[in-house]
Amino acid sequence: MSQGNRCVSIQAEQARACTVREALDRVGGKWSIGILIAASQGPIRFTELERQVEGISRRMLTLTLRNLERDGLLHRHVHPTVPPRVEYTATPMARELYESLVALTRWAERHRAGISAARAAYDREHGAPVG
Amino acid sequence: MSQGNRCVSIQAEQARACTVREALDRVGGKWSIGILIAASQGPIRFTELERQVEGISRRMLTLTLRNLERDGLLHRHVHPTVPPRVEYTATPMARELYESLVALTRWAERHRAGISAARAAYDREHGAPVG
DNA sequence: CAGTATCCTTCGTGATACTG
DNA sequence: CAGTATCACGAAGGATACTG
Repeated sequence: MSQGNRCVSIQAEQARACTVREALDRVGGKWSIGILIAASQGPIRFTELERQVEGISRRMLTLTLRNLERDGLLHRHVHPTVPPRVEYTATPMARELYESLVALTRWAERHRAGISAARAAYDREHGAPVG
Repeated sequence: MSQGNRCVSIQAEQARACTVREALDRVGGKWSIGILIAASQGPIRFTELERQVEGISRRMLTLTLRNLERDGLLHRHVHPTVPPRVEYTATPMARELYESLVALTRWAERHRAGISAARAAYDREHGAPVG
């Protein structure tokens, strides 16, 4: 949810880094991905999200929803009923993003073990956390 | 650089979200991508990184390097000379990650305009920042 | 139901001085 | 050169009471 990546006055290769950051800044928050995935299955209501995205607080759900809506990744539809009924849906842009995230997912799956091993090795050689 | 995504006790679809987060947590920091890309070109020294990754402080460079090394994304080679000479190289695992990030990059390029438009529209309808 | 408003804590980051 | 140590600050995130 951080801003401030304006991508100015950097040379060649770091420009690419900046473009990647642009994309990551849209999903870098602690809850964005979970919400996006839940909303990609079809329209979903506020309270349903609160249940499906485990551990999220009401405040963070609202904030993250607003940001995703602002970036055009979620569409918010308010039914004028009482009690209110609000449904969130992933936009086509968000669905494309999700496709792109699959590549990342596969990377994580491939290297889950390797990373754990690397961490364990590192923590053994240097000071382990709490030790 | 945040931890705390243990991926436990969540149902079906949110498990996928968690896997994505696993990957993103490795590159979610403000500087990780820039460093990774610089180090993917070949061995690079501390001071060179400090120059190439614009705006980074000495402290954050050290911290980010340590984390990337710990996760097995960077290899650190110390030449036993005086003055010291330390070179960082992206591991094969990191190179694969970079490939995966290209999908994200293309998404960002495709939708850069769309996102700006969405933001402008949102800020116009609701309260714009400073207004 | 779908949020706001408020308060509080922790984390990430920056600036800078010091060192093997 | 390649770091470490300290201090400080703002933003991200959490808990929860209140409301149209």
